[in-house]
Amino acid sequence: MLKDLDPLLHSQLRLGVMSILLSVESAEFTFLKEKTNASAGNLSVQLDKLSEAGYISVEKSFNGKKPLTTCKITKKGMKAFEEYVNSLKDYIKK
Amino acid sequence: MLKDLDPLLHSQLRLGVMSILLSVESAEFTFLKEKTNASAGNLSVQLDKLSEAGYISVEKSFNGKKPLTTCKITKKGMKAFEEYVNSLKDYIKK
DNA sequence: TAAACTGGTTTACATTATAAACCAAAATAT
DNA sequence: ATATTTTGGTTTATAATGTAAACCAGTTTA
Repeated sequence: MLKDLDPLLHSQLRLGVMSILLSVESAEFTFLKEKTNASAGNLSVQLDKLSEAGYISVEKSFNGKKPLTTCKITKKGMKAFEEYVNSLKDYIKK
Repeated sequence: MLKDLDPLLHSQLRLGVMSILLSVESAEFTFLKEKTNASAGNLSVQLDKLSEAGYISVEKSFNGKKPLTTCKITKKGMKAFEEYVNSLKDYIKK
């Protein structure tokens, strides 16, 4: 029987963000925006959701005088991602 | 840059249906319902969408006197599935 | 000092998913 | 015979989700 796919990760933008965060130490809002090609509004909303789920941590600081939002994946996020990929494999293996 | 994921396939239920249809000659509505654990209503709607996209063909006939809905994946559906999997790999590879 | 840009957030709307209600015919129970 | 339930779905209403547009505070540029 096919396993359920974590609905928080089964979203193109959120999955993209998680995928990027897995490959870097941390990423700034603008970097994620550029890489994912998302609008700022959409990215902001989806980062909140990932953050509330505890899949990423979001730190707000300042770069000189400009606001700076920095994101990192958490242990919980990594685990959820791995589980998602595992479940997904049942769907996409030929 | 991450590729877009075909929104028609990026849905748990529709992806599940396609996955199943890839592994069988054809499948009846009730079989798909059982395998995917979906409600009949939801399955009906999603089969329509896949059918309208030309990803599956749906044939309505009778099994004796009972209605019988039989689904098959199409060439177009197979190709779309392959492309989806390819795009997805960029997201889920470590 | 006004205009435009940066780095976002909030809010309203469109799309999507899902469940509940429904339907026709058939099988079963009364 | 005739209710009652079951089968095999479809239609419709609502809930959840995604996304874009509007907005905001502060900064730089003209």
